[in-house]
Amino acid sequence: MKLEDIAKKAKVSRSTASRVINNDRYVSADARQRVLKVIEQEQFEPNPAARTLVTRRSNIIGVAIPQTANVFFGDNSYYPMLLQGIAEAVNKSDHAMLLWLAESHEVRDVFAKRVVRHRQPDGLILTSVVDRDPLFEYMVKHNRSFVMVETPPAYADRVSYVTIDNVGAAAEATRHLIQIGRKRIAHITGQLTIQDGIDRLKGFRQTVAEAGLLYEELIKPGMFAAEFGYRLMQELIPLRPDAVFCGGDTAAIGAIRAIHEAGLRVPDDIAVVGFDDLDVATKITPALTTIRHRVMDIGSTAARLLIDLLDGRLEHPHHFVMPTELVIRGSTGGQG
Amino acid sequence: MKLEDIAKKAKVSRSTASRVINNDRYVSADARQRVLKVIEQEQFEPNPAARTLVTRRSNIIGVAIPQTANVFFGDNSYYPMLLQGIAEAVNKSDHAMLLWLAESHEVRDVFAKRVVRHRQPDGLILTSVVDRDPLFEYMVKHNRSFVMVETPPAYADRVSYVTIDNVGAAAEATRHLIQIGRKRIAHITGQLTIQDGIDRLKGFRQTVAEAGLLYEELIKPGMFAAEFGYRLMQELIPLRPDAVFCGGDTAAIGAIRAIHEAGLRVPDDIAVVGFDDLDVATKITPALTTIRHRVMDIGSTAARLLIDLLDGRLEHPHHFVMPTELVIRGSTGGQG
DNA sequence: TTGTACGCGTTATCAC
DNA sequence: GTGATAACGCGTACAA
Repeated sequence: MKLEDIAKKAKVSRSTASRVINNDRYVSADARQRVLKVIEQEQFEPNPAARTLVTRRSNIIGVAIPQTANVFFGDNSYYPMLLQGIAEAVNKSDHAMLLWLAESHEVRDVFAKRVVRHRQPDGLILTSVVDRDPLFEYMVKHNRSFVMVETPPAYADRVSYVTIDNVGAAAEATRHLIQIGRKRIAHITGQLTIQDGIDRLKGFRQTVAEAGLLYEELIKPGMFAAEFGYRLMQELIPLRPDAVFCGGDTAAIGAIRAIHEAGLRVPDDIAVVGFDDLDVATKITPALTTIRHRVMDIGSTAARLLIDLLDGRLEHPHHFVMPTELVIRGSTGGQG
Repeated sequence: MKLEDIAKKAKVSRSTASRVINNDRYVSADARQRVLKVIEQEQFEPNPAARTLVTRRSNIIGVAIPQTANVFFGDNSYYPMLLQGIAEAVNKSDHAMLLWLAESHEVRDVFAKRVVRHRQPDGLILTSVVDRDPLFEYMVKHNRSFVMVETPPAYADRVSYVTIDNVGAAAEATRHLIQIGRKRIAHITGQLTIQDGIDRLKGFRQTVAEAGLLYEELIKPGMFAAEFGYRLMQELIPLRPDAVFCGGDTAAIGAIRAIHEAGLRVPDDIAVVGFDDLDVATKITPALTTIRHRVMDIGSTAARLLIDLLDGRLEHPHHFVMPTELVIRGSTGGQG
């Protein structure tokens, strides 16, 4: 069944049938009626390839996730939530989502090449972009449409992105630790090749510095994974911190395990704050004080942004800063 | 840059250029050389839409995940692992993956319609198919290419799928509980609208029946989610079971929580066995005895199967049964 | 308001 | 081996 057949059955030309489908104004009510009826009874859907060929739009947006080990699966629900958010926006605007996942330990170059080569999607949502990321560099250089879900590591002024105020949120978390009277506050950072990690460190450092509590030896460069939290906390314990702010919840979980194994108590001996408010934050004992941000909203905002950009409804570059919120729980002496 | 331009630069006709790209035998070494060189220096990629239009193949496979709440994200890494497996197979055969996620509480009908309407993918991978699933019914009825990652709820003889031996694995888990001397073995089932849940119940029931230990009141219909494990275990405790086999690890986690809250010990008072060997299985205390199956392998096998089916390399219908393994841990008195 | 005719970038089918 | 040329199914400028 093709458009031609629909037109024939509705006794109009193919052009008119096409106009009906594309909501063109210049169609008589009568003709429109007839065409719609035939479309309905034939369950007709236009061939997307033919359509793409002429309109140069596939209505597909791509999502690239370049690092999956320990992040995509494992104890971290960040990407699933992000995808869920993207899916909602994508559905709403009648698009589809093409998903690119890096293989377990694929080098970024190979992954980038694969994503770039396929030219199906109209635009891309980029996640976990690192400094000198080949995929990112390529997209910028070739002027291809994309948005990011974090602050970009470079070219921030000519890239569109959705992010949260990492510096501010980290500062808020740190202030909270200061307010409950902690004096030796450690920081296990997130990945410092990703802007999120860098900004959180910045917010932390500023805040402790202002309070006269900056101790460089209490800052440990880590990653968004439980093992790092665990191992780095073990290194920190001999330095006698009374609080630790972790760049991510999973790292915080690892840190708490290390603290408990050392025979210390949370929060009495060491208070712990995480970041992200993942599901696990409430599943451990004590429940984790953390920074909440709605990952799903970030995803749907990013998708909407990309589509608006593609449709010319929004100017490029465009930035969104999504709100965060400090959630106080047992790990810093709150309830739960 | 289109094929025409490449041909011109290489001083051949468009046909010959096309032949080179599609590895046609009838091209002189000389011509091939020239074309390849131009393609290389121009970084040329054929327009996928044009190609799809004529070949009727998009080299895209779709993945439909109709239930996301409490499953896609949350404490369950099943889908992410599945996607990762699919991605690997899809990459290897130079395809792409289109992901369809249901909205939070979207009814199956709406979701099915959305997935079916878009005709981009050549075939679909269906997950979490329930009895009378509209998407499933549609695919079967309209003879569209798809494979499932569980045993289908119907038409098993004319549907291609990848699954595990749920009956056998559940029997093995149950036998293990019997072997360690348990007499009152309960079962919190998985979702009984999904074949996996039904088959696991079947394996359980057969095994306890053979041992003369079947007590219907100890069988609780549940779902693959922690809340269900928790609540149903609370109902079970007054019935004094000395073991419980849960249809999924997350339910088992909930069950353990209920047991602990009742002041009982695992495994001393009640031994617990899960199913799936999710990440969380080793993250709780005591670590969970469970049935392991490589979800990633299921994903990649399913994708490979679908592509082989589409390419005519395999006959439809085709079934794969992937291996499982009982992993004994602390929750039934093993190590850890 | 409607229809004709052309073009989108490929692959497939022919002759040569 | 190679090169015209006809599809593939649709959108749209232009003419009517």
